[in-house]
Amino acid sequence: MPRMTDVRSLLSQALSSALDAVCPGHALTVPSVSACHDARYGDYQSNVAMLVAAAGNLAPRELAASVAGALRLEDLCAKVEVAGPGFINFHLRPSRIAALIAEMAADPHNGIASAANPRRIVVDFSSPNTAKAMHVGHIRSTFLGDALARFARAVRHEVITDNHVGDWGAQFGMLIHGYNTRLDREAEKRDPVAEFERLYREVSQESSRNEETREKARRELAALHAGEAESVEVWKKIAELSLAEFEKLYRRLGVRFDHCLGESFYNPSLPEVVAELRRLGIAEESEGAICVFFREDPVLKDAAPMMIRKKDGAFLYATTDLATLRHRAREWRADEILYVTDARQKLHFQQIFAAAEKWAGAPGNSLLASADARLPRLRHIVFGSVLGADKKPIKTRSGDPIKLADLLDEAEARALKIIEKKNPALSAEARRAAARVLGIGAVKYADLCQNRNLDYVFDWNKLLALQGNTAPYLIYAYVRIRSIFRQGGIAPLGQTLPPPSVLSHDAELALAKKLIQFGDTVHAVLDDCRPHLLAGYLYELSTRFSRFYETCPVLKAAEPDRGARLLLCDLTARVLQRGLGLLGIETIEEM
RNA sequence: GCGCCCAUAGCUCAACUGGAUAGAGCGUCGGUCUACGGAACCGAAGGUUGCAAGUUCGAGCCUUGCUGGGCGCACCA
Repeated sequence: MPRMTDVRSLLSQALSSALDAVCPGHALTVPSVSACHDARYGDYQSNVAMLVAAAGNLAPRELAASVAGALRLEDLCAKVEVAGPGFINFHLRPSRIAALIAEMAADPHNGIASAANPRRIVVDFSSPNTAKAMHVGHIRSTFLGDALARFARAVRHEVITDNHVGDWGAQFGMLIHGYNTRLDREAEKRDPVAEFERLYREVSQESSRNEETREKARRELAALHAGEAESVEVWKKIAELSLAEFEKLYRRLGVRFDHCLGESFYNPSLPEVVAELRRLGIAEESEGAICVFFREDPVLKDAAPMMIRKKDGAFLYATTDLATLRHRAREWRADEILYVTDARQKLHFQQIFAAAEKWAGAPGNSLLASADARLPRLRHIVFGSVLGADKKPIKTRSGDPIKLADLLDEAEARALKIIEKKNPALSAEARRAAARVLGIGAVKYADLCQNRNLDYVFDWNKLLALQGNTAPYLIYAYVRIRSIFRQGGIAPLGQTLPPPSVLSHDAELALAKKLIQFGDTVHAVLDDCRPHLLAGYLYELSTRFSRFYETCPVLKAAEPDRGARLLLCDLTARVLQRGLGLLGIETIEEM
């Protein structure tokens, strides 16, 4: 069901009734209308005539001409014409564009319409492992998940963000053993996670050579599983200190979670989940393990089954994910769940989703809150890897993953250097603030401006570049607008400005036409969870603003141009700020 | 072996999900040049969309087969 802005829905409705009149009985329900990619053709276009003509064996151009003739759009369009193989092109009246701009400026949502069917959406993202530092491998999930949550909230879905941290697993045997026998308290105080990594590395290396160490680690793991107080205490401490470190990074990134229910939270329910799946005939024993087979699935039947309990009785990733799904479906009543994890987990989630279908379909299941409840829509939001200049997954020179904290430090340091060179007049405090926003914004934007399912090459020079599709370019456009307002002594953003009575200059109209597509673009992002569509939009908006800025003086213009241009500037700034905000990127007033 | 993803200008990426003459940035060449912030703007050159068929009014996008690359496939997460 397509959502449309006022313009698009008006045109679509008009086309629909014209089509009914000209060609009764046609099968098309909602004529599609899209913005023209090329201004030569007009502002909006529709291909309905070609679709209906093809279905009814008619001549497309003739049908288009009679549909266009039956349209009553004189007040909205200056011109409607048939072109090419049968397109109907619409040219909006400048006066209507001005009216739409005024409307958008007065709208607290700036033209972002509410979702047609608001849902409760759980966004599962970031998910670092405790006792390990967050690194580049976490940035895409974190940025994407946070951005998608922001987009969903912007169209008034109810959003629950959940950080499914990896705080359980076999590695804790070694960690606890290491913690008890060789902890460096000073190091723990300085950088607890780094110390945990050291402990794990040492014990792990030693146990590959030393049977005794291996045995001690195994005993610690058993003690933890058995809930022995001493072991649990150490485990808790490791988790708490790790989460506190993560929280520092999230604060720095402006990322927020409603919940942080890690793997351990679901631990107590795993035996019960496995038992239920066996009872319902969904899981079965195979070679001593408990597995779910997908024999009826044309794709999954050839892959290995999904194991939910090992031969030794231990549970797995899949088990936890099923328990987690149950909690979200039954307790949270989620309508939809987004799993923002990398593409390598595709098969895993296919299996989880297929198992969930079976589970939800089984009478007496505990997955859903009630018999008439439906399984949430489950979507795996896949993304590619971050590559270094050598086109291999990015690493430090020593081969370790780059720590997120180091990455952000470097981003800010590089941004600061550029700002110092470009604008030495700025106060030290303003420079630091700008460096933070630009540095972190640049890293986020570089990630979010590209199609998520592709790998991308991480390149400092490109992401901090001042030209091209980058955060600095967009923020610069914003800063220039704010500077106009400072010069003119009209400081606050979003103040009440008189509606534009005229938009006559080409650059004004081009900018205005882009502005009124903002809400549509936000919805398009959510259709396929692709924030790069909005990034592309913001970049185009900025280039149109730059062109406008070159050719249309604002403060020096005479009325009524001055007022109209001020409003265009103000609305552009607000759309840039709001749009960047959806991507999790801040703006600054000076740079 | 089976499955998934990818291949677009020299490089890094787009292309509103089947629409019109495939667009940007970088790099190259050339313009604007006392500017409401030049961290900008304008222009030129650059393409058989990996190859080959097919589907239809119309294909970078859908189908099939190749080639080349990445990833995943039973006791890790």
